[in-house]
Amino acid sequence: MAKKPSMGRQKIKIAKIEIKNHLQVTFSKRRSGLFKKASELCTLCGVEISIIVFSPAGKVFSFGHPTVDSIVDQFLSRNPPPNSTMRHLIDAHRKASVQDLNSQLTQVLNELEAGKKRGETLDHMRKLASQRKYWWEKPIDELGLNELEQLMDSIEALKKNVTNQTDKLSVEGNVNLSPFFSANGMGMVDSVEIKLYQMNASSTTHVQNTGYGHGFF
Amino acid sequence: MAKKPSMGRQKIKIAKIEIKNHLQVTFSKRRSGLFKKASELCTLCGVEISIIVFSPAGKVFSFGHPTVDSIVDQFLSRNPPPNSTMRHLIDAHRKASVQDLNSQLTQVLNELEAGKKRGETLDHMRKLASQRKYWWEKPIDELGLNELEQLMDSIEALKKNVTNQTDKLSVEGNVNLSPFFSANGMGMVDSVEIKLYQMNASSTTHVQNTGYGHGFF
DNA sequence: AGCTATTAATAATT
DNA sequence: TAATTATTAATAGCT
Repeated sequence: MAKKPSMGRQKIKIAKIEIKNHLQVTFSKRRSGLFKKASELCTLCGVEISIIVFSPAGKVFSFGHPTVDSIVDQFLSRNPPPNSTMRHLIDAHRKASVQDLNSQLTQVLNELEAGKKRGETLDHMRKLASQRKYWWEKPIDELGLNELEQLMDSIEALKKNVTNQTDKLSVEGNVNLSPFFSANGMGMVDSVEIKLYQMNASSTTHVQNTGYGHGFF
Repeated sequence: MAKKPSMGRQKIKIAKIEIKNHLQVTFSKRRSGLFKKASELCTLCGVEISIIVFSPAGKVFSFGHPTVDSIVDQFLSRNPPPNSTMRHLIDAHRKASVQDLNSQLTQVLNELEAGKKRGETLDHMRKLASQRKYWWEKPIDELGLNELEQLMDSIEALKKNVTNQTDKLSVEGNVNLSPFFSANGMGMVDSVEIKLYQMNASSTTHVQNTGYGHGFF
């Protein structure tokens, strides 16, 4: 009998794959292909790479050499999200939109956290704080980590005080300068599976699959 | 005359390329190849991807769909970096009720307004301001008008600065604020070239090259 | 930056 | 999912 030869690879259009099953397979194959390319680029050129992939269902796959976190940290410190965080903060200020500001502040806090992780200690911050003058008079693009943390701290402290003393204050009228407090909360943490991606020697490259079970999405 | 036929692609070992010039070319080619693969994966499977590449000299190349920042944000919120202090602040911030806080702050600000009308001068406030340390740590019922005015002034000043910066931004087109959070304090920002990577339709995918001049590194 | 000869990736199929 | 294979896509070596 004549074997039915595979018709081999076929040219495809680069457009959203609709057949679900097909999509799954393609995603899996191409994702690993992408990670492989990345790892090759790492070893060939000695560069540091981080890849984060979110599947439609929100599962996370990541590749990092030496580590996703280290590279993200560098990126954040080097590229203070001008387009998203800062830009939106500014726009929000202009529009005086409380909701926008709140969500942006949340992002700022996230960035702050990343910055702290880089090694700033609270004590050190306090020292610097005691020396400050009118740092808020500086152009915003000269504000550094410490200044921002001071601002956040002062706001947080005030917030707590305000919260504790609500009853004692009398209510009247409304002013439009209360944008620095928010109320969106979410973000559960999933389980994390860590596998070492195949690379030469013993360099430290991480491939993470943050998801559950076996589904691709 | 017989043309000299290219010897075509040759198999290479995946190991650090030593010839500098060669390395440069390979890096450039493979980097764009990697980004292309990523963009294809985006459209084919409808996933979100972020790639950050640091060259040995520290130059940054990034790919993001829809945006590096958005994906990094998601990643950070999913993989919370370990820092208790900051974490608590953030949690508190997230749990807070907007309406509660807003009304509370409004109250405080109303008191402020009333106090101002009663005749406190800005100059006097400034004097006190130069002496203050951690006044925000005091219970709120111990906060005087001066302290409250200081807070409001600082917020107003920040607001103005932000607003002023906005104009510059819209003029310059390519936004690139200097480090919002800089680890080493230095770190003026380089020029940023933002190009839309070739993708179907008008989806928002960004390829950034944060570097200077033409050097690949 | 362009050009091929090859290698590497992968779409269809088992 | 894991192979196999026929093709397409990427790219190493040169100009």
